[in-house]
Amino acid sequence: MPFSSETAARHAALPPDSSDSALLHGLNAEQRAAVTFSGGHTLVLAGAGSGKTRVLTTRIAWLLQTGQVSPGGILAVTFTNKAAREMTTRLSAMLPVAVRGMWIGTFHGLCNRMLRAHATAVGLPKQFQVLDMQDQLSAIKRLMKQHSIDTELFEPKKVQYFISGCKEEGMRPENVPVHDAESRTRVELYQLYEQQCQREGVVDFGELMLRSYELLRDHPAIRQHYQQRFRHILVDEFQDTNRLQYRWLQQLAGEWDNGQLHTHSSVVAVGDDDQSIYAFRGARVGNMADFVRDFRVSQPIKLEQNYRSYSHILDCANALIAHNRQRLGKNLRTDQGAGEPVRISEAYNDLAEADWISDEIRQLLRQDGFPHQEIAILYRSNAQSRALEAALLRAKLPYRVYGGLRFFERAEIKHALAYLRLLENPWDDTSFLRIVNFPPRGIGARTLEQLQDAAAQHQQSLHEAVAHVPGKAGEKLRDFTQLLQELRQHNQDQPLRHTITAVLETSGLLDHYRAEKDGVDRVENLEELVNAAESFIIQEGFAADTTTLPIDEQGRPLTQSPASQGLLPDQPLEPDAGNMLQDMGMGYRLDLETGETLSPLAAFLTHASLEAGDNQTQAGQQAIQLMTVHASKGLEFDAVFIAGMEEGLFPHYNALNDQAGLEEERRLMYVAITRARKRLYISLAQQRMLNGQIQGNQPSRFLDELPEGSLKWLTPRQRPASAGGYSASSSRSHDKAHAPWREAVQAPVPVRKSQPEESGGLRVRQKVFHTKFGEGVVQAIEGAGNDRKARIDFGRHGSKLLLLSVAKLTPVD
DNA sequence: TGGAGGTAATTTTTT
DNA sequence: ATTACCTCCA
Repeated sequence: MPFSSETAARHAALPPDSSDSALLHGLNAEQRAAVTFSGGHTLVLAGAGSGKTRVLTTRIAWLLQTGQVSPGGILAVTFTNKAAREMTTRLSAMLPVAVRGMWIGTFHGLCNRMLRAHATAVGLPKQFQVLDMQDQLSAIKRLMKQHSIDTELFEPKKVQYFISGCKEEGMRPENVPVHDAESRTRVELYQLYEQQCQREGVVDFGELMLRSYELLRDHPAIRQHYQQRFRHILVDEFQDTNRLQYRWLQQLAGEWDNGQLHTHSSVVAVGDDDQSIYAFRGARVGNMADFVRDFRVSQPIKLEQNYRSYSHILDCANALIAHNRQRLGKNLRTDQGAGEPVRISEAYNDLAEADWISDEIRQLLRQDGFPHQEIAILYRSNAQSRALEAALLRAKLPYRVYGGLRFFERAEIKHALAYLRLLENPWDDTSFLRIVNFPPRGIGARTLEQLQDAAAQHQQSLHEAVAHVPGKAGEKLRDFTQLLQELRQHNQDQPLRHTITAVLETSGLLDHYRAEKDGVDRVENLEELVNAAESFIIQEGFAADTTTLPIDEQGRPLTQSPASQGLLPDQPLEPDAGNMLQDMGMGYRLDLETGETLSPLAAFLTHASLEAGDNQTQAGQQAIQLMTVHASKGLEFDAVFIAGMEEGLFPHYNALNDQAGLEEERRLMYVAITRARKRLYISLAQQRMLNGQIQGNQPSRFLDELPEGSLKWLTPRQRPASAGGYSASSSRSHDKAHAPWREAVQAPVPVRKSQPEESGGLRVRQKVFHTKFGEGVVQAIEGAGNDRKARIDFGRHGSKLLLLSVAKLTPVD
């Protein structure tokens, strides 16, 4: 009955005259084109600072406002929870009505949601749990141990990487090509791992994606249900999608026949190939070109107007990125003035560099009145933060470093979660092993070996196998399972807050940390866990438990199987508070097929895996922001410092060899530059401490790719490395006398010169030939006299430290 | 069982 | 320089 009004609704609300909507005010022509695009699919090439998020959210609001789609017909995919949250927040600020029924989330979050709804169809238990990377690794280690696989030959980390890689390529074990004994073992491991996960009722991140893809691929009815439901699909950061994610989108977009897409839906992919910096973890920029071809995009929309930076900064970005060959092509422009030129400073070493930065920051704060949190220091690798932090500390400047452990990754939190998981799912052996002896209860390695043997022998989970362990050891194990059993029983249908509190107390976790001398923080974190659970419950609408009836995504009773449902009719949206809260949820509550609701605990545990929490809550607002360039993507600051502009650091050694790697480094630099609104500073050091060794570095080639007219060198400019044979000594001694590093408080650095010219014919980055290892590239030279060594990367043979007085090396070229 | 001491590795990272 | 991880011993 309710389904017939749908067509009427869509015809009634005609795409109106685009000019009269308040939503479109203040948008430029390109943005407007992207927002109001209709008729098929398009790719939006959104340059840095071009208002991408605004376009995405405005488009959704526009589609809804003009009645082209009901909330249930929207699917918006992002990569990070942060981005998804931002989209949701902005959208609800834009729309007078609640955003109920829309699917906005990360790829993995949405896959999770889909798998929950079709748990039976994909062969997963309803309360399946999600492994994060830590869990996955320990599961793999356990598996390898059980099968006595040499962890020297097969490093667990690499096995993990291999398995994740396979899944990202959409390959099950049977699809992975086998060449030799080694690859066969790896595939067998993959297979065993899958069996183990299935047995334990857990899935890893890759599995969420892959299984969700297979669900769509193998179940036409379900696939078509979603195809009909999601009339408008929007994808953020499209340049970061991997192969599997692309195929997942293809399944949702419509039916494919001979490479031809048949669909009524519209896909808008938004991305920037120049900001593709995640190839190393499987991102395929090529998906952009594929999208244009497969989805018949006639004319990608380019957002080239930048609203962020002054033009000197933008000129640098444009000039730099123009050196890349693999580009779709795009040039940012701005209406803002030229601004200050980009300042570049070369220091004697990393400590002097850090001091220079903190001096400049002091000026920015005092003279220019920049707020602390509007100043960022970006670097290529985390190791660089040490010297910077030390300098800021000395200068008494408050700072905040991004990228430490996140809340749900902290050991004490993982321990507490492991208890909770075992309440929900006793077969979860990873969690079992994590806490069986934590806090210590006298269950040692010996006992656990016995237990694991028994489990293997009886084909049982650890908690079942406890029954087979004899003697005192067995009793201790049974005490442990007894403890869990009691917790489980006493907390049946209790509010989550109670359950967690009970677990923390009864398990002895709290007591354990209370007794520890440095346990205060951990106790606080555990208490915070209770709060986190509480706000999750409210957010997801578990608190206002209005219904346990099977309902669909829009809150209506579910009377038909999903397959038979079409797009649901528009429904007046009541903007009451209770619904608003539910609207924000990720739909943890129901199984579409059975109508069963997921327990709040199981939902919370999934949430904990899927969203590891903020990188850091501390430090307040008044702090300088320190982070890697990768972490800075998507952010912007009034003033940005890019530290360590040296060959080998930025671009990084490991990328110097191949063109693709170098281009990714260049894109990384492009991202760094485009973070800055008003001021940009770039610094480099002639020497720096790296891995406990002092290393000499040359200025980065990227410096030569910036336009002179937009730069202001604060220290004498070195002759470009590419011009060959630069005179190190003259400019360096000069530099020494003028650079502001002089007051650096530091032990005099024993300058072991490792200049290219003086290394017995060997230089960093030089190609050499070794009789045994073949061709390699010199990465670093260290030591002196007979002890002189070179670290050389031999590619397939790995990186070796060779004694130059012994090694038979021939320079190549 | 747990602490001490030795060894090897150290780009970037979200879900 | 730092740190994670592992072996060995009390």
